[in-house]
Amino acid sequence: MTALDIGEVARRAGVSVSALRFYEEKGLIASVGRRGLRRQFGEDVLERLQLIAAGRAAGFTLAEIGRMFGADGRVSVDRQMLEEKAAELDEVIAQLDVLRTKLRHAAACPAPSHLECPTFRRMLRAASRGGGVSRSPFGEP
Amino acid sequence: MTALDIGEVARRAGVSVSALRFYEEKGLIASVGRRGLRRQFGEDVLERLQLIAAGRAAGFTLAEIGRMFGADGRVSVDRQMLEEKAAELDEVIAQLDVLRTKLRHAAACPAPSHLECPTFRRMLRAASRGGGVSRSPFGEP
DNA sequence: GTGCTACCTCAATGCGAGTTGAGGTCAAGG
DNA sequence: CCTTGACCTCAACTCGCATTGAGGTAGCAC
Repeated sequence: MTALDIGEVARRAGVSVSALRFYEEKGLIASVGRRGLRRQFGEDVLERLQLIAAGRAAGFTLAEIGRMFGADGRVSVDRQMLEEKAAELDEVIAQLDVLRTKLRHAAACPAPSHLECPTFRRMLRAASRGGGVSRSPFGEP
Repeated sequence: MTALDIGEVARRAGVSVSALRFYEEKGLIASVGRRGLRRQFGEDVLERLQLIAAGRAAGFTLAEIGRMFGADGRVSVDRQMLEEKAAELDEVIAQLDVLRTKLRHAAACPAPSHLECPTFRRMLRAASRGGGVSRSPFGEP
């Protein structure tokens, strides 16, 4: 397995070196060892970083993301918990899908001002009721 | 025009009183004056707060949202900006779908490591077809 | 062996988005 | 009159997520 220096991982994943060390410290990723002082990462860390980015963009905290999968690549043994997380993810995805649709509507809306557009107004009402996506769907830390 | 106490605005908008003061300080909302010490808000602030909530749900920062309101208080949401956010959501949703697939599989699969499981690999490929995302799906770091 | 560069640790700092707490003001009601 | 409750200011604090800086090291190129 090709081992990657932290800088290489950073470059390939579009994540800063300091963020990678931070993620390792938090147990979200793991190096496969050291070469001298230098951490060496397996290529699989790149996929993991994509998942972390996705989770973050969806409003999950790093702690929550960390609870979905351990740093070692093996997911927790608690299958029921995993299924629960997946179900929560279903909900988040559905919410984001709705939001996306509405954004796209608003972007395409021909009304001179968004506030005059019924679609836009509906979206505002929905956003302020549902509370929004960034409200964490997971339990507290 | 009916003037609202901050507590009333908070109750009606589902936003905390402290957040309202914070938003005022940041120039995202404005009171119409004071009655004694008390800020008085016009009812139009409620619409404004809906807009703020929607923006937050879509991943805009308060500063970005502030920039959407012109200096005169006029709302000018850039349609291109909305389309860009929608496109970002496309990517986020696709990646979350991958994450969900991973979790669900891990919950169901008896294989010791899911990298060894051909079923899983097939699912992953199907879920992530269309190209990988290597950067943060949201804007500038 | 000297330099260069990319790495290392650890502590401090910054930012976004608020919340909390101390101490104060006002209007209404008992 | 006195209390209660809703508001006020201002500063400090929290939390998540990193970045920055100081001081140190490994390995390669010359």
